[in-house]
Amino acid sequence: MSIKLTSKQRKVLEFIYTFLENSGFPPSISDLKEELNVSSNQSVLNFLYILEKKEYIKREGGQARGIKILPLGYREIGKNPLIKMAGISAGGSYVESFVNAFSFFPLAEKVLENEKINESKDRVFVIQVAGDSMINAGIDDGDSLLIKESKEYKSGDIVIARTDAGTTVKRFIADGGKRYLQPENPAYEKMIIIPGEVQFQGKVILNLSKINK
Amino acid sequence: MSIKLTSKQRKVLEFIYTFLENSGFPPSISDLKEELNVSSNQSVLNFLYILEKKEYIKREGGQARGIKILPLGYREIGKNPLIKMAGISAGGSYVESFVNAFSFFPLAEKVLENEKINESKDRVFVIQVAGDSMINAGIDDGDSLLIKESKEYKSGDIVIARTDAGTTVKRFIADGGKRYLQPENPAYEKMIIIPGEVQFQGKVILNLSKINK
DNA sequence: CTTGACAGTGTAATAATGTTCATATAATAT
DNA sequence: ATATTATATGAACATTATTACACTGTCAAG
Repeated sequence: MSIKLTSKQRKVLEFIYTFLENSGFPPSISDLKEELNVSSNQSVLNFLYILEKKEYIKREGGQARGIKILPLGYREIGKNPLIKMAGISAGGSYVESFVNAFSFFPLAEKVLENEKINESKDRVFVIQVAGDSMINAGIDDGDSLLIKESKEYKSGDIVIARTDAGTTVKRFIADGGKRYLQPENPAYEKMIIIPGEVQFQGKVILNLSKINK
Repeated sequence: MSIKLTSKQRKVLEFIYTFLENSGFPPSISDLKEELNVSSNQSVLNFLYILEKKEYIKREGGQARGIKILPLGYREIGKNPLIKMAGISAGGSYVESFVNAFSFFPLAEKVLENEKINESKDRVFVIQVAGDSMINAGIDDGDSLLIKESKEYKSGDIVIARTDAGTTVKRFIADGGKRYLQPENPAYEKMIIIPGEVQFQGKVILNLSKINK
């Protein structure tokens, strides 16, 4: 048996990778069956058997979704192993998607100097926004924001705030004794901050989506 | 509801991470049940429900092992998202374990200068050895080796070779027209290289396990 | 002293997932 | 020509995993 992959076998490997990237866990036999447009489990098992024998993947028998991509597998399809990425809703719903740090770090590097970020000292991360509650601040649905954790938050800062209702990006307003989370879209209402019930995760220092355009 | 975690809740989160690290896929309810020493699925579901509500994880309902750790979750337990690591058998069996690149790169950094490795140009990676076929070359069971991909392999190089029988670490010997993979343990026999049936993955440039001692 | 959050038990139903066996066809290599 | 490899099909079966429901107990805060 050749140790090289046929194009179909590679396609299977690539799908496992893609599924893993999108889901955070490997595909089941059924997932693969559907993707490959075959009607029998055995067809899928054949491919998995071959991929395992050739050391592109490793299966954990009997366990649901028990597939790992091995280093050889990652190399074969020219991908890096996965790390995931933060995503939050500007509208207030939950953290949804992920970050691929490999795609993130190269991007950030160019930018870190300008923003005077000390990589080893400052904690920065990227989130992806879902929702339109900040459109008037130039933050659209799907934008990626570079976030920095901070010790103090000043009135006017655009912040990532975590509340019982979810994590959200809003402008922080301190008006005398009152503190608000203020959307930048007239269709949304501001939220009064109840002490102890809101945690600031960091402040927005850059809209990466706007930079890349 | 507070958005902080109790120690037990954190323990669950940590186990999900650990499981993911060891397996490459998330734990099932049963896996968690066993770990937490509870006898009811509902106990586990309670924890998952809370962790999801607090945005440390996200569940994909109805799907086996449908758990993702969210960025907040990683931060809570002070871990990085996972990437995995190569491991191979010196005795000839398959690639088994993984590399955590976060633990690998800091280690390698100290070493790369000495070895004159050009990080952006050279492809290097780490493997973990299983087996004793190279003990007389100072490579023991469990050692981590720094490997570099190369264009040419000279007789005498200790190489990572992939064959139909598996991936293995051996000394490469070219003796006239004959080519061998030579173990460094009299208990093992040398292997004749059949052209086209062996791929060199790289050569051993350092035994990291010996350096750290 | 009641409410709510937290932690737990147990059973049963249902859905999702993986394994095995028995066959088949076309392409490729020897 | 013949054997092997790669790609399929389909059904039966076994196992793993998730969900739902009904209850119990502890503990801290108001």
